[in-house]
Amino acid sequence: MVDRQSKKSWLDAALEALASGGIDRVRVESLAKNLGVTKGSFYWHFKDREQFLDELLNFWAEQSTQTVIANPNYPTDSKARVRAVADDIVRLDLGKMDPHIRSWTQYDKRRAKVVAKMDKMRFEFLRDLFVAAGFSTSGADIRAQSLYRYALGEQFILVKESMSRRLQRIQAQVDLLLQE
Amino acid sequence: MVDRQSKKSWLDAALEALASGGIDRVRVESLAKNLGVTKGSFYWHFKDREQFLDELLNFWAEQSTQTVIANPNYPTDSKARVRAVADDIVRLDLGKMDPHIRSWTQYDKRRAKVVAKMDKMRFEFLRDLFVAAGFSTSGADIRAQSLYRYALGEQFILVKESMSRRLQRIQAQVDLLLQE
DNA sequence: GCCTTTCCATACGCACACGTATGGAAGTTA
DNA sequence: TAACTTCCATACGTGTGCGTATGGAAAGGC
Repeated sequence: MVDRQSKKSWLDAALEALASGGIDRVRVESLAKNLGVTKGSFYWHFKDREQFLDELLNFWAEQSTQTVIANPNYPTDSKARVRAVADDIVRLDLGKMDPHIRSWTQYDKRRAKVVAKMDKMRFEFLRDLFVAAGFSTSGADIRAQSLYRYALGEQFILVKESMSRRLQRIQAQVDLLLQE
Repeated sequence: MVDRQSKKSWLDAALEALASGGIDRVRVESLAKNLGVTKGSFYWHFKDREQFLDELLNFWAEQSTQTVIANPNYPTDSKARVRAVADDIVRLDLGKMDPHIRSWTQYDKRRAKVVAKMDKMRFEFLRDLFVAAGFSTSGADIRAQSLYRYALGEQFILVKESMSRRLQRIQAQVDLLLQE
């Protein structure tokens, strides 16, 4: 009980560090300083940094899954639902952690599998939206892949635009995907 | 006759290291080992690692620019040219370095500007293709942004597919963008 | 009130990597 | 050939970050 809480506080701190500067800023002693403890605590809760990073990745995956898919109140109209999801992707900055996660895990086959699983889940979520919108399996597939790549790419573009413009863009993209 | 190193040989080695494992593997002593020299050479050619990394980023930007835009023999038909470029993006793995570059520079405002400039150049290159294909300024704009995000996202997807499938996908995306 | 468990502090050893100081080899110029 | 430049090796100091060993405080069970 107390155990879990403390573990979680380390993982929360790690996610924050990850978001702010990539995996390279996830350092034991640095996190300890932020938490106001020493690394004595860390090595009581975790075996070593490697195992901690494994838990961090799973922690991110779980949180991510909750956030993306478990959103309750989307429109009932299937096409409007696609638009609402696309809107959320940009506005809620879903995937803001993705650049850091991906740059980190890309060189690590074992960890890449976790991310690949996330890709698969998110894709299937999007694909089902398009299926519900009346597209064939292959048509929904293509469109979901396109939208997912668009959303991923959006996070990596370093030419930053206003939120309204970004929303406008992804809606234009959705318009393209929903027509025909 | 000992191998004399040039700035370029260091930068080449650095690019290779960057591609294989991200900026974290671009280490002075590690590169020296690969080159068969000691870091005495490094610190003769470069002031320090920071300045070296600056040069590396510019080096990448120049090479990248050459590769993407200076390709001579694309089809004359404007729509076929869009398809040929899209094909090259996937097949030549243009942007395979991008994940590493972006994960590295995202936390560094000064360096992010270099990447933002690349984004701008590439986008304008794509936009001009769509303009040439007969789209309005805003229509070409939307389509180029979509295609560029798609191409970027493609590099980060960790669910790997066969080359033929990837080519098929981006062509389907181009079909969407070229219609109407 | 004692003892065990839980949790963290302190202190240390170690490895890696940056940067510097200095000497020296190989080639170049005078 | 002597002086000079170019390029690199060697050796060292330093900082940082991982992991471990050990002691101790706090909390709850007996």
